[in-house]
Amino acid sequence: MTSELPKQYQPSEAQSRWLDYWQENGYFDANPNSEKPPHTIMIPLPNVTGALHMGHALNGTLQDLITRWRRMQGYEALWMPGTDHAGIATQAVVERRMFEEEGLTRHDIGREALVERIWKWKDSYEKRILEQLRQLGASCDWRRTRFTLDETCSKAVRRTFFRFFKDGLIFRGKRLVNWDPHLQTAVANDEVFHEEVDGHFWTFTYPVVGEDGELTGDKLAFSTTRPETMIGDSAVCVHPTDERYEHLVGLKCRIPVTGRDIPIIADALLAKKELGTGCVKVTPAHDHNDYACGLRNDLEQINILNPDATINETGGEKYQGMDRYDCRTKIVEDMEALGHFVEVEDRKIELAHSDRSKSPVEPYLSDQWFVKMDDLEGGKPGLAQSAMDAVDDRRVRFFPQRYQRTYLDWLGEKRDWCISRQLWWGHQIPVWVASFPTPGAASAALSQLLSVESFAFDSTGIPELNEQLNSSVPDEWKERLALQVARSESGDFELLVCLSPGNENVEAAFEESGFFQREEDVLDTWFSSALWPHATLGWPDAENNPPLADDSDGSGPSTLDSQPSRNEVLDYFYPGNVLITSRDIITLWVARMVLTGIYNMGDIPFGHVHVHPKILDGFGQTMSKSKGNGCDPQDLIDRYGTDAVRFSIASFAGETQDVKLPMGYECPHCQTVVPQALDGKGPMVKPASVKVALRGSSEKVLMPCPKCKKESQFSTPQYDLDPAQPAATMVSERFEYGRNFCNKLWNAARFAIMNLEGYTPGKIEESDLRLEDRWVLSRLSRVTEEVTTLLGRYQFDKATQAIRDFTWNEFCDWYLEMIKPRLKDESQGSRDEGQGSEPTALAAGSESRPDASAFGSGNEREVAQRVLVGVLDGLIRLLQPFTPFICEELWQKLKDIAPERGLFEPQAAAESSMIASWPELPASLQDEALEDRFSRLQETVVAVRNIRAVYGIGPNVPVKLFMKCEPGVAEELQVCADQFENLAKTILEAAGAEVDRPAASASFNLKDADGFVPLEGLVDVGAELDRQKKEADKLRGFIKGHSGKLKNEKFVSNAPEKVVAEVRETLAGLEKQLESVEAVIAQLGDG
RNA sequence: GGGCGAUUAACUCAGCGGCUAGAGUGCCAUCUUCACACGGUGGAAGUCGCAGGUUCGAUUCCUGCAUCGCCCA
Repeated sequence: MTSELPKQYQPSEAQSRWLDYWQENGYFDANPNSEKPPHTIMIPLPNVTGALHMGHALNGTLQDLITRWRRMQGYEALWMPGTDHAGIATQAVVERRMFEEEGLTRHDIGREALVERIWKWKDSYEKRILEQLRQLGASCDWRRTRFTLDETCSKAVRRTFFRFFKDGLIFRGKRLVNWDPHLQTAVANDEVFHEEVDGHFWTFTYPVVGEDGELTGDKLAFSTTRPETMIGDSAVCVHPTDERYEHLVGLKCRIPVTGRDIPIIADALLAKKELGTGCVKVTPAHDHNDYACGLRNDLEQINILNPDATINETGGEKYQGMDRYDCRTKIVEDMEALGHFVEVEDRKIELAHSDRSKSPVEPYLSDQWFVKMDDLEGGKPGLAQSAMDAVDDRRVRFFPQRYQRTYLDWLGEKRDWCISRQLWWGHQIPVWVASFPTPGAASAALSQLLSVESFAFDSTGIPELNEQLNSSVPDEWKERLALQVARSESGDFELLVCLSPGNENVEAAFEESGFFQREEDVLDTWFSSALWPHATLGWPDAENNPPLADDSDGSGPSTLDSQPSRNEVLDYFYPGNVLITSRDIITLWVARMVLTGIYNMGDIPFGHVHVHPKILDGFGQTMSKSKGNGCDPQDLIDRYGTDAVRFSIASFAGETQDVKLPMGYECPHCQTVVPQALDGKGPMVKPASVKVALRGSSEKVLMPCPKCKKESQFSTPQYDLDPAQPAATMVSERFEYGRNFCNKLWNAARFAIMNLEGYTPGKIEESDLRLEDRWVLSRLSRVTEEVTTLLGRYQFDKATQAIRDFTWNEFCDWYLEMIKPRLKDESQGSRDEGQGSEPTALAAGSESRPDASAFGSGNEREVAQRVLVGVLDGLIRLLQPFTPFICEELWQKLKDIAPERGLFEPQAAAESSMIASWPELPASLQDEALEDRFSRLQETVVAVRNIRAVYGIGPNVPVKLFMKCEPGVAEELQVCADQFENLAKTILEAAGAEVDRPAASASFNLKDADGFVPLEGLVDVGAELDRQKKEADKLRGFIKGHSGKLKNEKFVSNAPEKVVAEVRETLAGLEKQLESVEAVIAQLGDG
């Protein structure tokens, strides 16, 4: 019998073949469907900054696993794909590359040209990202692919902004940002790096001013690294319990260089008694800690800098226009001249630098837009509270639960959400601003522009004015524009007009007006991704379904109605079921999706949040671009196969530990695996030039192999490989786990298929089942139940292990081995097989066995085939969500030979494993007593094999077995006697209470039986004696432990009865075993 | 500074108030036996981070310490 299947699973063919097949059949597509319940997962949208890395592979695998599982369970399962424009990160990477390659900055080419370049970048990386996901087997509904800047998402962003604005939840305000004076932009926290520089630490004094306004003669000493910020000081702060200064709190002191008086305050969070003089100056507009202190104590915020970091008008004649560092020198000189200088020391200072210009950033107060998170007037819950409530009352549940604390703690601060970014790549804020000397002028201008009668606002008080504004908007404009008025610094009135989407003509009129200017800032990337769960489904359009991608073949219904008048997709798929993500965006993303979902949809976006582990490198560090320690999953897919990568990844995904992945590069010339090294250390030294390349440059770097010295590129997700050069790709031993498993499964199926010739579908009767059949069905039923439960709890590691253990250690190692004789039976047709040319006394012995133990009574092969097909069918379905490609390959092969199958009643197999039903086996198949009995069989076989190994008896030399045991046990052993022969080439010679140890035999003992294997001439008495003595010692050790417990009165009286009883029982068993072993030892001694 | 998590075999990880603390890889021995050497069979390998405490009993719970990681400020 020859097999069509190769000995090893070849992943790459299967992958491309079945991916196309699934896609062509529309198996990934999800549409509103009245027959099925929906199941929705929204992808945590990857950034288009670069290719996907291992973290994405993990995230994607888990989502696909759940999606495929639910689909099989009968849900209309939607996994929504898409990508994020990722504002600052994408713009930065494009700008950087442009500068490195062409020496151009964004100011050289302008807004439009830069945005165009970023779109090109986006197109190329989006393509690569989606392809990576496809390669992973992701069963996303690709027709629905969204991008946060596409039309559908843009409408949702505009609509949400408008609603927030109209509801008074959006406001403009000042905020301290990291200002890059060189590029003149704010930079985000993660775009800032800290570096130690040589600096100075000066100590100065401020004179204290008494209540009468005169100097009291007291002085307050404090230290600073930035003396120029004195110009902007708003207070001097001491600790409230600091006795040295208690009497001064409430008085003022004078800044000698400006002559301005500032209060002396007490603040426990800012001032530290034991640090320096215990006294600090407070500059709210130029230091993050001082800013917070300023808010707590209601201090003035004095901005002293121009955008280019020169001193502004607050510096007065003396300092205005000076560079920040020149001013620093000058202030030191002046303070010294005024007699307020105390000392200076040299010091290393941690200074924040802009990652983009490499120049020091300044904390700088600038205009920003915010969304109000706090509760509303009258104590009505605000946005933050609404999202907290959803978790508090368990409408949204975290798995593992501990992560809900991160979410609740963060939201609990109810800090306003800063949504503006000084960038060009993103959703531009839809607000137009105009300045007017009076509100009346603003009213007139706007009325004229919109050709409406008039807006009746002419009051001067701004808060009242804003309320008045709302009511002054004519009805037909109420859904189209919303207004706010603010006072500019110069005292003018600023009219802020927010337009809802679809008012392009008004926008054009504003542009042409000459006095309205569109706000230049764009929205924080998280603003658009916060809307992802409903925006992607077409919200706010209630009348139409969201558009599908152009390249969709249009086959199959996309809706329930052919011409719906409502957005069925949104109705059907919202709210989603589970969000699967990593813990670092619980606050930035998860919390915000919940609050916008509640705000826009009136309902939570998902009921479950599963937080999975992070992927770390072999040194326990996060994989990151700057470290260059990332790994493109494609390398692993190419080497191990997609299924192996998915299966391994799922096995890593536990609840507590992050995933540490030791990696190496394989030299393409000599196949040496070079372990990935810590930066600059270890065998693979990364030259400095590599770091440059990793920062996003297109430059290719060649590195020599430490062994063969030949050069090659090293693969990373940070740049594209040059196809003309040999490349070292990443390898990791840990994925061999999945590869080996797939190969095992492959070969088990290969074996089955090879033995299915002549298979006929048919009903299986309970009475036809043999011990091993019942056992494997009991186990399969239990494992299926277990896997279902574990997936429901997102315990992927345990689910994977349960399946692997069943497949390998039960199905392959025992079941397949046990049915081999029955499968072979066809050609033999009789029961003599297996004994070959050795019709010895052993064979004679076998004839005395009860008839029930015989192989091949008529339909043995047929039944074995049917059970085998049924179990394999169930196993493939169980594995399909984990390893879809190999499963499909096997499913189709099995379909060729067994198109109808089933565990009891045959049925036609589903067209594809993807759309087969999730296995459900009757719990009645689970038989604990039978499994126990089976364990005894296994233990006996293992014990005999052990004896073979110890005495060097080859696997083909038959041995005899005598079992001393109770009659009931003996009977059960007789029933499976043929399996001792099959699995251990052992003839069960006798079993029963009357059995005595034959001379010169090796022995073993089980809980309820003693076994003897006569080894005429083979047994080395000395060795056997040692072996048994060792066994006896081991038993005595356990007995000592157990009896010790029982002798301890406190244990007997305090421990639960059940535990005490168990110990007693175990002890009795151990003593019996020891007795047997001692008897053997005695005989050996005699013998 | 606050919070969360981790520390168990050479490596990567499970586990648990009481069973002889497990798995995969690696290692040793052996077998190219008709599904699979990406395999079979057998085996060796652990002071459960350190110090206390609670308990009849702690690797498991508590406290402190050390080390590592992550998030937030």
